Amino acid sequence: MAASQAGRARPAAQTVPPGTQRRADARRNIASIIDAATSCLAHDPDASVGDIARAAGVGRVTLYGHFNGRAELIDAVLTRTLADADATLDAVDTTGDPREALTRLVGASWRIVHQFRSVLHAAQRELPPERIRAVHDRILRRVRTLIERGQRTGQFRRDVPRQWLVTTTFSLMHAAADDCAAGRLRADDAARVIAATLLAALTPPGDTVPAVDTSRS
Amino acid sequence: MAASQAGRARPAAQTVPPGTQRRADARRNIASIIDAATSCLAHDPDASVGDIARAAGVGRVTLYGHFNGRAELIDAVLTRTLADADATLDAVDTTGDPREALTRLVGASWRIVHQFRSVLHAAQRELPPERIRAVHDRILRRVRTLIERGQRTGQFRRDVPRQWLVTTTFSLMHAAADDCAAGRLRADDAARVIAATLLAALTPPGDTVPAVDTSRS
DNA sequence: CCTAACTCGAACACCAGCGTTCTAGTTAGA
DNA sequence: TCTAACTAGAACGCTGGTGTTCGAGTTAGG
Repeated sequence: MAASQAGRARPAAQTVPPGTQRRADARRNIASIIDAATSCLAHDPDASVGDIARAAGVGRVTLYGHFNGRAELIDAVLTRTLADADATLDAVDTTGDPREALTRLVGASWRIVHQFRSVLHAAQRELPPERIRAVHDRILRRVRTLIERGQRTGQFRRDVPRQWLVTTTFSLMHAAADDCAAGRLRADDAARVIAATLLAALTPPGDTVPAVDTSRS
Repeated sequence: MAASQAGRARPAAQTVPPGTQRRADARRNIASIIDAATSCLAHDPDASVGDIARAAGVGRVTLYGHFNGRAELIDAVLTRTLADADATLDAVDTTGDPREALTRLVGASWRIVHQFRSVLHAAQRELPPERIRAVHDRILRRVRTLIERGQRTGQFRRDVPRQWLVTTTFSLMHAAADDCAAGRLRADDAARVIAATLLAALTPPGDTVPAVDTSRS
């Protein structure tokens, strides 16, 4: 046990004196640990803490000085990854025609999903589903909002739960990432294919399935 | 090492004298081990070999007498599960209108996917992807064939790789199973919702999205 | 420049699951 | 009925990862 005490909260890693800044080298190390963890986990979801420390050019002890164990480390990696992703998606224009907006969103998300799929897999082994969900919150909300707007304009179907349409969106992107990793789908084809399928899936019964706009990157 | 010898193949579990039958009690035990493993893994993908043996009402040693370790056991479970599934799907009529046929297929597959999702998860941790793929072969082929037929009749799209349409089918079912397990989708709604989304996703650009036939179970 | 913050590596205890071995007992089935 | 097949269960050693401790060294930064 890290804490031999009974109740209390995290007794853990280097306690940060309230209101104080960490020392510069410490901050630098934390950053390289998260970097290393990200790339290690991307290559092997089972990478051990030792592997990660080594890849970060840091002692294992130092790592434990900053993170209360594997789970907390992975949580940090996942959190940063999704924060970065969210920032990237901020640059995407989600106004205008909902179908085009969704296509743009897929185009931008795709790369990220593809790149970090193994990180997600690692996280799924280590963290509870609610946590994974929580970390995705902002992105989830983004997609939900766009879908909602498309439903209001009548371009997206309303005969199934909205939540399901969100799930469909994520599901297709992750499936594409997996297929891609398995060599069953060409990476440079993925965005187009996902968008085409997704737009069709969202089309209300009775309406016509739109052709894909292949002009955009 | 199970084999202290150098080369040679599996030195492992009770060698079956060629052409001979196992003794009745042995066969019975093997069956209950696989049964127990299936239900244990369905409840917890990380269930240990010890847990499974206990659940099967069998000694751990006996289990090792029949399976060369956890991986082989899980392989057996997965294999049997998919063989059963395949048998069930044999009863489904996949002739006639491809859209209706696919709807029937989804209706029948859905229950299975939902029920055994955790078994799959366990297998994904233990077995290499190619193996998982191989075990799915017959079912995969079944879906592929149906989609191919729908493409020939012009009811399913041809502007994306066929493989991707197969992936889409599986992806949506598994996503529904997960959503269901997380309480985000009602189990009794799932089949309808999957079918509706999938049929739309498969519709060729320019065509009209069909309404779901809610009459069937 | 001096101290507190931080780092290092090796060593250690620990734990859980795996797979094996041994001895003894039970049971199928010719 | 008699033997070979099978089973039980406890004990053991192994492996691999986790988290902690120690003592000594380095470095940031007031």
